[in-house]
Amino acid sequence: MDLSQLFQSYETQADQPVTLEGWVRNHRDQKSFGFLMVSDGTDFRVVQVVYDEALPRFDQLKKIKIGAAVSVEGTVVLTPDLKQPFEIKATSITEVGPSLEDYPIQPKRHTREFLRTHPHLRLRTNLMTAVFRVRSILHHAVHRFFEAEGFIHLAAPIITGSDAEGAGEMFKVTTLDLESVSQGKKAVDYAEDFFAKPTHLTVSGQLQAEVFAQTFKKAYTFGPTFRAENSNTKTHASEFWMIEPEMAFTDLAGAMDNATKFVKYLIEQVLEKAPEEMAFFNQFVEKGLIDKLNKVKDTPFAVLTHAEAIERLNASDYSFEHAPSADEDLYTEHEKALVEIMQGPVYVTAWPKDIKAFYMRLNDDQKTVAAMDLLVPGSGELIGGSQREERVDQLESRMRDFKINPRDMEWYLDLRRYGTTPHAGYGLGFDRMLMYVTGVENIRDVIPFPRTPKNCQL
RNA sequence: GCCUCAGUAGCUCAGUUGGUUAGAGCACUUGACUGUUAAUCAAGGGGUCCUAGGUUCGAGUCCUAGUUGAGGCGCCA
Repeated sequence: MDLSQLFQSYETQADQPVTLEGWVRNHRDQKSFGFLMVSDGTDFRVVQVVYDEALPRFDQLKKIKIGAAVSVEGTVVLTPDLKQPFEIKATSITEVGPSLEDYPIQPKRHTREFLRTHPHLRLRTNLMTAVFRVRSILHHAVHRFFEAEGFIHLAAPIITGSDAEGAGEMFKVTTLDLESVSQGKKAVDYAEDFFAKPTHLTVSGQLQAEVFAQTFKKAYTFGPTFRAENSNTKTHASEFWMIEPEMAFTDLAGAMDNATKFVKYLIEQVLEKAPEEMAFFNQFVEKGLIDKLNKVKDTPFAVLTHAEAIERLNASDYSFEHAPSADEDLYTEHEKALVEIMQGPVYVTAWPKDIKAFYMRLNDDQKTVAAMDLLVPGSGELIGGSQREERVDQLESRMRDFKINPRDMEWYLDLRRYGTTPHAGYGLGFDRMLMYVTGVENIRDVIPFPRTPKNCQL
């Protein structure tokens, strides 16, 4: 029986026989009896198994090591006066797979840094089981939301031939022999490469999602993206997951409405479907987390234009290393101050055109673009989005400003030539969303096998 | 990529102005204990002090380079 089932039905199972399988998290033995704390992964909670000297091979049972896999037969005993509501009085314990005394995960606090050096074993801790169950719940919730909203899902390609995505440094994809290339015997000839052209790992599925949106009206991608930036921060990874919806016949306000509804739905789902895990985060990771999330779920998000945000910052009591400027991007220190001033998530819209991407729609003032960032406490920029430039002349002009050759993206211009529509979309960092709802402050601890500069374990 | 800090037992860390045989808690092993729950108590085993080079009578400690990790900044999701 799965522990998750048992935790739902233990009251009606009193004194009934059960069989459980799982791994030993902790073991306390005394002279004539002992306690095994067993986790089977189907529930955040562990079950206490009691055994005594009446069992066969009692002396062997006392030597079971932490980490061992066991199969337990016993009866359910209700224990309303103890820390746990019930326990298992064992009638038989089989050590399916023994452990060893040098098992690295001890029943004590470990640092996150140490756990990262054991990516294959760190899951067997309370924190990691909680994080990755919530990650899975959140993943399913993403698809449920967009299906209910009438979106079609597309898997954007992971290998891309577009060299104008402009979202950061890219990993090269090649079958060329790097050893001989590095010896400099000849110039690299991409005609000889696998795709007969330079190719890279994707940095965004947005452009492909736009293609789908111009047929299906509402489309989204949800998949891995790759950035070869040498970023060393707790909110950046080289491989991460992103959700990118695109909506035809929709303006920036429509995209923001969708994004707000999406974020609130994800919060609601996590609180509903992972109460044990969320209580754990609330107690041990971020005090007040659940109150914070409930408040975010129930109150509208603030909206400021970039110019208004700069004014607010300059009028505040904060002192900044870089003075906020109407022509410049917000620095991290500005973002942090802004979410404190507004006491929650805040959209910043109408960004200066020169600091944003070429495809963002130029506003009537000719100075700003219809872009939006959603800033949240702790995870920084959770969402970045915009209304896309749908006017072909404007788009070509913007491409030239950004030194992009329009001939390289004829297909993108075609979407404007043949039945263009006002359309908008955004990208939400899935891993950052997970950080936000769990309170875990480092992205390396919410990705199963994180990839960061100089780190690609397992 | 830039700046700062750190690397000592399996883990978390202490180690004074450079000075004898490098310590503690937890973990582990053995023993005690009839209800523990990060159990407790007693004893025991366990060290390439990140690597290489240098200064010195003497280096865990000082210097140089490298390496790994963390934090901050930049880039962004």
